[in-house]
Amino acid sequence: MDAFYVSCELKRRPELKGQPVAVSADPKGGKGRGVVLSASYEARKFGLRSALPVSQAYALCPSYIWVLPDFPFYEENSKDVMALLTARSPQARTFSIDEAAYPWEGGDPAGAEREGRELQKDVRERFDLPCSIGIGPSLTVAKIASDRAKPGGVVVVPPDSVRSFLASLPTRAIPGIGKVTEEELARVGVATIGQMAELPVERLRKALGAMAPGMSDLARGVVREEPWPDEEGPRSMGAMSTFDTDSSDPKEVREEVDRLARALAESVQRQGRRFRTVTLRVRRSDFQQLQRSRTLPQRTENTETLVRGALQLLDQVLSELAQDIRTPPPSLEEPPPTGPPRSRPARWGIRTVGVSVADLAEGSPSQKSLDRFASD
DNA sequence: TCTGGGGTCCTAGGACCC
DNA sequence: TCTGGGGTCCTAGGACCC
Repeated sequence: MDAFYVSCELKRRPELKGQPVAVSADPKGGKGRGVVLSASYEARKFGLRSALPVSQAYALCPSYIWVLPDFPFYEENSKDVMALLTARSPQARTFSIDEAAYPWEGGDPAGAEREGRELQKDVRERFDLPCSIGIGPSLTVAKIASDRAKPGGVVVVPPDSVRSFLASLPTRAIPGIGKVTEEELARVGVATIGQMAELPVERLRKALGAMAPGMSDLARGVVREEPWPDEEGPRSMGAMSTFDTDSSDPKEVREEVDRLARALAESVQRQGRRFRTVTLRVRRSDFQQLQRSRTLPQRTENTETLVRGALQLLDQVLSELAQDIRTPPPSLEEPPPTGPPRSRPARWGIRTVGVSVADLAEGSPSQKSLDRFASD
């Protein structure tokens, strides 16, 4: 989907069409905290894009129209579009809220393009939403093609054109290659996918690790057989939140973790799932992230187990943060303590806390009967 | 210049087992 | 007194995606 969140908003606020609109946090005159989630193509002309801090968005375009996100609404729209795809193929799969695919059985590229245009028109007419379509011999090629098709296009890459289609693109165009890996590749002289195709796999391994063989094949246009993904439930679920101002108050942080853990337990239960691993994440003011996790002997869906687990992990992290205070960096001269310090001013600050659960499985009927058994 | 909230997958080390 | 080679599981961190 193209600029998906913004496109959903424009559906219900058509008067904003053609304007620089972004779904984002409140920029608060340049002092807001948070990022742009989705920017209209008009807003992109000013440099707005997703993940851009709102303070910078405001600096680039003070008059941009911001709309707070409404995820349930985007979820509804996503499901509508998905239903359309499923009607075309039972093998249709979603990969995120704004991406989906179904298998292309190969054959005539011109016919594929016609089918793509038809689908695109269908989505626009029924749901008033723009999308781009990529068609190719593997999911990865199709995804890269759809990126090149944006906005509003259809790009078909026949199997025998994969290598030439990719050759001139930057390595970053491959999903899975981000800023860091792009730099690693640049260090061995690889900037484009064409250059990647020229390098022996063993030299690529240094920059790409386990990804090297797959990426090398892709770059050389070798299409691997890949099993069509199964429909599976999520592997983990979580909830996180960022304080309006960084907190160094253990009580405030504990309350937030407690709240998140309860909300998470509820959504895990709503989905009929059970978990075995609890993870607590803390982002410090300096953006360094700490993560502590614990695996339980058995899966459970119990709220109190999740809450207790998260709070214990938090206590661990808090005491580690306190340790950091007691052993300060080779410091500026510390004023000698005069008398017993009543409350030592905290030197740490917490920006974000998050709780998540993993090792998920469906709550099995047999387990439920065991529970009943146990409570008898 | 300042960086949200939801996820997936990979790496590396250590405990533990045979 | 010094100890191989194989495996699994758990934990922490990090890159990446939308």
